[in-house]
Amino acid sequence: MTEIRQPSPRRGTNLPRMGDFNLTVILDAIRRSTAGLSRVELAQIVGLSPQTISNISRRLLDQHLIIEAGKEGNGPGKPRTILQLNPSGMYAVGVHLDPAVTTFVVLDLVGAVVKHSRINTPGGSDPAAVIATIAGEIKKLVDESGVDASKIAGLGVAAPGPIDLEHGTVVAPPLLAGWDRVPLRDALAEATGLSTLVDKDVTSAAVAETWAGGPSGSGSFVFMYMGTGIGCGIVLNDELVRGTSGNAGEIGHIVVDPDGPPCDCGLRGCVKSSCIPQVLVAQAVEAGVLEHDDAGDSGAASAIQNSFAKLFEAAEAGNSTAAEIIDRSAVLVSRAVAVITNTLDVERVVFGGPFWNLLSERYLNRIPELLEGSSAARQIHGIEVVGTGVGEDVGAVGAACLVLEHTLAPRSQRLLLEG
Amino acid sequence: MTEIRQPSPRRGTNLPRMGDFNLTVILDAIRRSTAGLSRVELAQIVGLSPQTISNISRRLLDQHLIIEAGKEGNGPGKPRTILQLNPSGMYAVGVHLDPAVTTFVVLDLVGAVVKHSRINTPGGSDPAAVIATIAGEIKKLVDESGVDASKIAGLGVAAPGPIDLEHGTVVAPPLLAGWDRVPLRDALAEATGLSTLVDKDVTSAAVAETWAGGPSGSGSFVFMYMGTGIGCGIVLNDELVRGTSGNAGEIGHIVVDPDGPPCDCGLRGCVKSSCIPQVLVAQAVEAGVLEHDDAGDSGAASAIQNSFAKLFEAAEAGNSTAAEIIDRSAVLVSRAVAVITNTLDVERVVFGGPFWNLLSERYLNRIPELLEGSSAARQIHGIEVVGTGVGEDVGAVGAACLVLEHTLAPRSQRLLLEG
DNA sequence: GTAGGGGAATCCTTGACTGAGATCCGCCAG
DNA sequence: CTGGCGGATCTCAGTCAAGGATTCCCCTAC
Repeated sequence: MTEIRQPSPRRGTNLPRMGDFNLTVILDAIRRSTAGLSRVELAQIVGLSPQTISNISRRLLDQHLIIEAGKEGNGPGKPRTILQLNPSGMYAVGVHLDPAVTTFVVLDLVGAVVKHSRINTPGGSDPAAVIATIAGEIKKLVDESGVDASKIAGLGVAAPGPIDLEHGTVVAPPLLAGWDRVPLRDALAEATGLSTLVDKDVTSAAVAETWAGGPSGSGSFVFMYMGTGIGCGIVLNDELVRGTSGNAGEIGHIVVDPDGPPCDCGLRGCVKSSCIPQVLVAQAVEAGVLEHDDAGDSGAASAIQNSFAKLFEAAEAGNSTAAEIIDRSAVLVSRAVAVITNTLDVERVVFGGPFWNLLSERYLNRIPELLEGSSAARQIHGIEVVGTGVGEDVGAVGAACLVLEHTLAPRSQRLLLEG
Repeated sequence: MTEIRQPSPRRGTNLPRMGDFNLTVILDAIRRSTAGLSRVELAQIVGLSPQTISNISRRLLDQHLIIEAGKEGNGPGKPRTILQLNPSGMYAVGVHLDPAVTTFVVLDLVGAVVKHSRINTPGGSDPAAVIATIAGEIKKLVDESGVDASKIAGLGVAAPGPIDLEHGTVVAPPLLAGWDRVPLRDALAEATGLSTLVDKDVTSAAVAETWAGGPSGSGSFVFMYMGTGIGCGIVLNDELVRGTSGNAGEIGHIVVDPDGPPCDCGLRGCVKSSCIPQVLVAQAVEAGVLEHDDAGDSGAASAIQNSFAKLFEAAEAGNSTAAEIIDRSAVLVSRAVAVITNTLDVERVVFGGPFWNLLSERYLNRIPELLEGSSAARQIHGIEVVGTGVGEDVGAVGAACLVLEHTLAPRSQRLLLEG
């Protein structure tokens, strides 16, 4: 399709934008430091003058986003006052809308989970009812958490793709019948009264890493989301890559095994058809490692999870066939990762997602070496491979982080004037 | 390899940066308009006040980067004075260092070629001698072009990858013996006295598209460089993606044909082993479409080019086997493109490079449809597929555009304070 | 001549930068 | 134990520079 798209012109910037941006830069520096920073250290790090740091610090203190947390003086002279994030300065609500379970979290400013809950995603094909249920659960969660409602910056929703970022809709997700182009963002915003953001689950996970993942969440990296499917979130130079419509990170049809099983796309050995949990479980059943009990049927998410866990137990117990299936999947996944890292030349790959706990040990043993071997830039720099520190609620945590990121992260977009 | 990389902290911004940035924004808006813009139009487009536009216009006029080009008044009132780029306001020199030929261009501010020349890349394994030859050729070219030396902003060099952007070196290019980690940037800067930038050839081509490619060079797109190999340049939201070390765009080992020939990476049917010109020519020879004359031997670049052209002549003349080989390569290339566009969710794919002239008709007939079918976001937006307007010198033109882009493009990086 | 739009001069606001002063603490001598 | 000294941190005024708002002048069409 060759449609005409009028170029969205570059916008200028002005003083207030600059001030706001510098504020977020300083907040970001404090956030990324483990134990807080003094004003002098901040001046060195962000390159602004000490006075500017002082002024902005005051604004941040007034907004209760940071606090003065003691002093640190080892030498002579006035000790430095340490500035730290005030965890209770702001909160965000996150919802991970998954076909099987819907997870809710309330996050504080440092990215810690204040309260979380989980419900089975209501079935049926009536999105309006589901949205009402979700809104009710959010209200309940916020009430129980005891958080001051005025300090809640907003609501983030992580949904399975594809989505339409501009309109805040989910577009025909495979496992949610009747959800074609439901205006999820606007409906939830109205039902909860919170300003709402919708994004893809894998994108949200990557944002969780930048916000709550520590040092591995900075710079340029790819977040490999190991869930029911495999997707990735992309962060380049500390800024998220969402794509034109918010659908970046669709890697399910990268061919990783020329000898693999046929895929619905017409090729063979795609990621989607050769290394997602459902396929590995099926392989295990066929090889006789797992019973053909509840695993093979409709493929309910929890059943897959159970069978997948059993596969790893078998491998742990010494079943070499099970180990082989898993290790082979590591090889395949590493090939997909290599395609992405070679295309984008990132410095790090972060693994995470609901199934990562099971995979981590074996994958981290094998993938770094495999990746090194197929990296186009291996003569210039290595590629760090790590597992995320954010736990299994990464989808919902990431959803809440969408709000924090949108409100407080130093995005260069923030500098530009709006249309 | 899991190395520790200290996070490069976010920097703040200040007033002078802001002023410079707004200047580049305005210049960019004028550049992207086909027939120039008035101050009032500029104010609407970039969002700044008319007075700021006026002030910045004055600065640009003082620097002779823009000129007032007549008036336009159809209704009542004072007619608008049209501001246009002054082509002779700035120049840049570009060199495309290819294993076979080295191309030189002098570019003016609008991206038009003022003067160009071409030499066979000196053989032998003495980079110093080659660099001296190049520097001499640059000097000659600049002299002959009659351009005021003080108006030359710098020298851009497009080199085959991999490169080390930080050090400005080329790292072991496959076809340039003895060129391991040669400090190309510094050597040429010293030899010519010009401030010098080095980048990958495919990246340069993408920059050429943003600077001289018209409307198809804006927004987010992937530039598919069809040369001796196939690589891509990536532009997201009007900013180039270079990657950590400048090596983004290595897509040679994306598997596009599970039934394809084995590749040195251990898989089968990679881009590199199934759809580059050399492979298509070999297929044609095997199928009896082409003679096994000079094509099959050492694979000299010019020989490949000749044979490749003959293949297209045959197809044009009605040889169905030749047409099949070419059309099949379009299918394979479209698969690689689909992997990239699904990963990055861009709005456009731009094809170009030395072999594009031959490919364009058949590829443009087939690839849009193929891509549409395998696009993950096809329900949200289509993907524009176009050929570049920049001609066969795209490597050298892009190299020169590297300088213009670095000097004049509104990169958000420009706003941030330096370390 | 009048109306209406474009462009420039002037003043204002705001943000960061510069230099001087106040604050705080450890150290050392009496 | 106490008070002065020194060093580093932080803050207070003043300056600079950029964009914003208002006003005025100029130009053209009717």
